[in-house]
Formats: sequence, structure tokens, C-alpha cells
Amino acid sequence: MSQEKIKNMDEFAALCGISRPTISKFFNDPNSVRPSTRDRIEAALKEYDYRPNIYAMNQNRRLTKNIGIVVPYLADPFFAEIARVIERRCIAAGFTPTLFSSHGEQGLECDILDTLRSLRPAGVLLAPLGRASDRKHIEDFCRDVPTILFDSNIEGVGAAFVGSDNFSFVSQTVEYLSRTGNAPCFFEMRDPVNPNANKRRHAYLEMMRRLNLEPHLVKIDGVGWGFEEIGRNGALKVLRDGLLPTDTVLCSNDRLAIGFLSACHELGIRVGRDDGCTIRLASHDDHPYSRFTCPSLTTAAHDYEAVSDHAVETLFRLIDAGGRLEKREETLFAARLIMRGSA
Amino acid sequence: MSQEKIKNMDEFAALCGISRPTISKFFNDPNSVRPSTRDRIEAALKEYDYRPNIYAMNQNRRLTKNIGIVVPYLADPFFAEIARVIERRCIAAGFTPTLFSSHGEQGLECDILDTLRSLRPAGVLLAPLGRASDRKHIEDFCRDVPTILFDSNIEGVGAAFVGSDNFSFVSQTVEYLSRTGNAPCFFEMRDPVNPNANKRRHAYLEMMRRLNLEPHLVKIDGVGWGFEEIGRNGALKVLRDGLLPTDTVLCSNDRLAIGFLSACHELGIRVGRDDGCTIRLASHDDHPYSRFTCPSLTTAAHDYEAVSDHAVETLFRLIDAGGRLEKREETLFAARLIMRGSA
DNA sequence: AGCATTTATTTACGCGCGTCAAAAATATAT
DNA sequence: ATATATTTTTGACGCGCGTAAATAAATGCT
Repeated sequence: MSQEKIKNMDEFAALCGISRPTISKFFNDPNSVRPSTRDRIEAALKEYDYRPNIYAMNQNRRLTKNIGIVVPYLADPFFAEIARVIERRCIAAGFTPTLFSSHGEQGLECDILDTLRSLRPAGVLLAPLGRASDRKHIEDFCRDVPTILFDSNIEGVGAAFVGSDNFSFVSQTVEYLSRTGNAPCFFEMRDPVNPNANKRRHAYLEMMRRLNLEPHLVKIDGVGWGFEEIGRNGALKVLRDGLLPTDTVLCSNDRLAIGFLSACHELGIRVGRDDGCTIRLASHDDHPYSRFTCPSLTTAAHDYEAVSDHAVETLFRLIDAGGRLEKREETLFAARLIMRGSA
Repeated sequence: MSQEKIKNMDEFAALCGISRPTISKFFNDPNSVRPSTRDRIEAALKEYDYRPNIYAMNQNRRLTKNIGIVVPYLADPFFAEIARVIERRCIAAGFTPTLFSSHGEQGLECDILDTLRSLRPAGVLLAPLGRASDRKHIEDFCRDVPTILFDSNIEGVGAAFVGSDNFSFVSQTVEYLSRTGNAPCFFEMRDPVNPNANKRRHAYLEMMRRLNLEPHLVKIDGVGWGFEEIGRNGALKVLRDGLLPTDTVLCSNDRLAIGFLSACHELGIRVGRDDGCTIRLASHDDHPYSRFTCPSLTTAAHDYEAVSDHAVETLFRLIDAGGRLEKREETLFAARLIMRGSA
């Protein structure tokens, strides 16, 4: 490999002995040039290892190969994991994904969308903050950029929504817990940011009604994204004050449950189905860590693969269709109950 | 706010009644134009909400405001957390950070560095894969782009390295465990990707030598980034086969320890200092979840803040200095022992 | 008011690349 | 070999913006 550094396509074209527009065409699609030409370019590519400036390309292409991925909080392993899967799918499809985290803040979410406009992405996969989102800002963005929402829905915004069916989650856990022991109370944050939390509460209430059981909501205080800490503190308070209405607890999500487990351990309360256990605990999400808690968490699992796949495929379809779908699609995937040690 | 959409600086300049170069100057530094001019521009900004295309800016600026952040595996909450802190620091300093995850793969790490060249970043904060990195590729990159390495060091590469002092981690845990009970064995992966793992093993051996204690290395099989699973399987095997040489275990890192705890729970082995506990377990990193394990993990904590701050500050200094430092700096931060329930 | 100084405008060019139309070269078919 | 189709080249323009030099306007000072 030669040492000289090539800084633009003109230089590279000169070294190839081929005109720049042809080189440009080649990078757009190597099969669009004659095989002999392609070979010459690829040979030169080995020799000088030049790469076109991707951001300069994007400035001019009708349609870029960029995809924006936005999640509300990347330090949450749930989003980290789903972002990881989605990112890989995009790469495999020949796109250049760029990942952004809103860090739980409305202002940053808006900034990210503004930055994304500059990127001229072919499409965007957006998991909005939810209640904390600036709806109008997101609406405006979606009007200009082909966008698929995932994880949390904002009614009517974006070309499609792909997520999980919260009723499926809660109905399975409630049914299972009720069938195998006492009916659960529902443990949740008083003021959840994520709209899924509200859907889950409603699903719980509805399921309890159907089963002719008395519902109990246990609402705990706390704000922000430190759900484990919030769950732990809430559980400590509830347990110490004897406010738990049942021996069976259904947490709105796994991260709260992880905090709950931590509180139980601290108070010497054993959780699970075994003899000597006084509390059963179940939850929702199948968080990457819920397999490793002590006891392991019984939970309703997202179909991560299906959600990621379908979100990405829908986006590709949207891009192919020129940025518009016939009508807004909403796809919800059912949960899978995973029985582990905690209930 | 007016409805018309402004798509470039020319249009915006026309609407302001101010020349484009002046507008450009304003966006570069609002204080570089006369206050009255600034007011007019800011008023127009409210009216039409225009934002310059950041990627077009970067193509031409001598020095961009871009910063690249690269971590080896973003689904690891440790990196997610440190990336989060660093990202926020950069934003606060007026930079535009872009976050990349190598997903544990050499090929992707190289691709990311190539993509980063196109971004023309003012600087890059890179946590390399470690042993799995393509050293030459990274060296070449660092020659062209001002880069600070963090988390794992590659000798002689980059303008500086900022990380944690592995000896400080291990010496504190070994000393503490030995002082308060039996000396620990060292539980680790047979073939760790992260160079810190090797440093920690050496530190363990050295500390045991100093304390005149017999060292025991427990090496477990497994590849990839699923450390909890690897730790769990390794622990299950070791515990079932009675291969554990001591009742005190020091894990190379918290994620392995989380897996170890899970195995202990499954086998009915109680971990901690209380009566009835048969194993003490400690570890390193102070992983975001180690506070919530059951029992909570005794561990040596990174000084996340210090590492992030110093990495970012060093990068800013590097940028100010035009991309070169007098000589390569290596800064290691000491660990802080955090005594929790597990040992 | 007159002069020096600061700030803004004009003009023109550059960045690295996409894209288009017309002309030239090459390949394929007859 | 000739006509036709395909591919490549040439040349020119555009994207959205930075930047530099020369000129014009506004401001500060005495």
C-alpha cells in the first residue's frame, strides 16, 4: 500500500486514470460501472485506500444512506440493547446509523432532532421520551423526515409505530400470578414519564376487573431515570410501613423490580416460590439483567428481535416508498411470559 | 413564528437584511458582531427558527466543534454511563459529540474511525476494544486526529491516556479481604479481551506476594461481552465441582461478580459477611447495578467523574494546543473501596 | 466636524462531493 | 464493417457553508 494520502475524489480519480463522475458513480453502486472499470477502481482502492467523505456525500445525494436512531436514555440497558440490535441491522443493510441519546431531557431531544435534519437522514427510528417530549417539535420533525416511532407511541405522529402490546404483558403476568397464588398489587411510580407505564396500569385494572379481583395500586414517589433506586426506596418505605396490601407484587417494569428485590434483601424478606419466601414478585420487560437477579425475575419479555426487525423493516419500506406510507401503521408485539425464580 | 421554511443561510440572510458572511460570523461566535446586529439576527431567529447545517459547517471550518466518542460496547452499562457523562460534558462545553459503539468487533471499530475522519472532529475520545483492536489502524488514526484514549490503554498510541489505576483497585480489595477474613482467590476469564483484566491479575499476584499469601487464579471459559452469563456459568461449574480454593472470591470485574452471585443463589449458597454465609465476594468497577445486587456488591469504584472530567479536559487542552501535546500523558485515578453486603 | 477605528458588506473563491447533458469512446449485434 | 446500444468522459453547475481581501458604513474620540 502506497503512503501518499488522498484527500479527495479528484485526486483519487487522477491516480486511477478515471474521471471523477465515474468514481462517484462507482461509490454509489459498484455495479453501475463496467466490470473492467470496476476492477481498475478496486485495484487502486487497495493501493491507496481512499474513502469518500461520507458527510460531503450526504450533502448532495438525493437520498442518503444515513439513519438516525434516537433513544430516551442510553444508560438504560434496555435501550442500549435495542439500540445495539437496530444499529447492527442498519449496518447490515448498508446504512450508516448514528445513535443519539436524549438523556431523559426534552431540550436534548429537540436538539437531537434539529441536528438530525442536518444529517439529511433517509429515515429515523425514534423512541421518544414520552410524556416529557415536546409533541409539537416531534410532529414538525416527522413532517419533514421519514420517521418510525418505537417503544413509546405518540398518537398520530410519525409514519408508523412499532412497540409492544402492554395489555399482553400485563394480562399474562396478572393471570399467571392470580392462578398460582394470590392476586398481585401493582407497584409503580406515581408519575411515570413513559406512556407504557400508564397503559400497563390500565391493563392491570382491566385484568383485575375481568378476573373479579380487587385491584391495588401501590404508587411510589421519585422522579428521573434512576428506576432501581426509586424502586428500592419505594419498596423500603412500603415494606417497613406494612403498606403492602398483598404478598404478591407486580412491578410496572423490571428496573423497579430490581430495586424492590434489593429492598427485600436488605430487610431479610425472601422473595420467590420456595418455602420460606413471603413475597412473590413479577414484572415486565425482561431487562437484560433480570436473568441475573437473586432470585431471577419472573417477567413478561419484549420480543426484542421482532420489535427491532419490524421497526427497521418498516423504516426501509418507508424509505423505499419515498417517505410516505398509505396510512400510519401501528404494530404491537405480544409478550412472552418468562417464569423464573421470583414468582 | 412564521411558517416559511428557510433552507440555507442565504435565505436567512436575505430575511434578516444582513449579509451572509456576517450571519456566518454570528453563528461562529455571536459576540463577534456588533450588539445591534446580534439583536437583529436573534430577533429573526425567533421569527423564522433557522439553524445552519452543522455538517456543511464542519466541511469548511478550520476547526469543527465535533467530538467523537467511541466505546467498545455500549450495551455494557459501565460504558453507557461513562459515555453519558462525557457526552454531557462535551455538550456543556459547546461541542457536538457523536457517540459510536464498536459492538465488540474489530471491523466495526476500524469502520468507526474511518467514518470519524469524514466528520473532521476537533478531537476524539476513544475507549479501544483492547486486545481485539487493530493497533496499526488506531495508530494511523491517532496520527491524523487528536485523540485521547480512555479506559483501556494502548501503549504509545494517542496523545494521552486517562483511566483507572488497576493496582489501586486490586490492592484495596485484596488488602481488605485479607484483613477481614481469608485471602481471596482471583476469579477471571481465561482469555480476557480487556487489557485491564491482565493488569488486575498481575496486581492480584503482586499483592498476594507482598502479603506473603498464596495466590489462586480461577480461570473460567467463555468469549464475548456477555460477562454475567460467563461469570454465572463459570461459577456454577467451579462451585459444583468444588474447585473453589478459598471461601473468599475476588472477581476481576463486577459483571462477572453479578453472574457469580446468580450462580450462588441458584445453588443455595449464601454470600456475604452475615452468619450463615459461606462465601465472601468482592469485585471491581462499581458497575451501576452493583448497588442493587443481592447482596449488594463490595467493590472498588472507578472515579467516574474524575476519569470523565480529566479525559474531556485533556481533550480540550489538546484541541487548544492545536492537536499536539508536549509528550504523551498517562493519568490513572485511584479506586475507592466501597464496602457493601457481599464481603 | 473631522479623523481614526471598528464593524459590516461585497465579491469571489474553496470544501468534497452529486448530478446532469452533451460529446466521445467502447462494446454488441447484424 | 457498419449501425446501434452502452458506458465513460467532459464540463459545468449545485449543495450549504467558511473565509479572505477590498470596500463601505457606522462608531468613537477630540
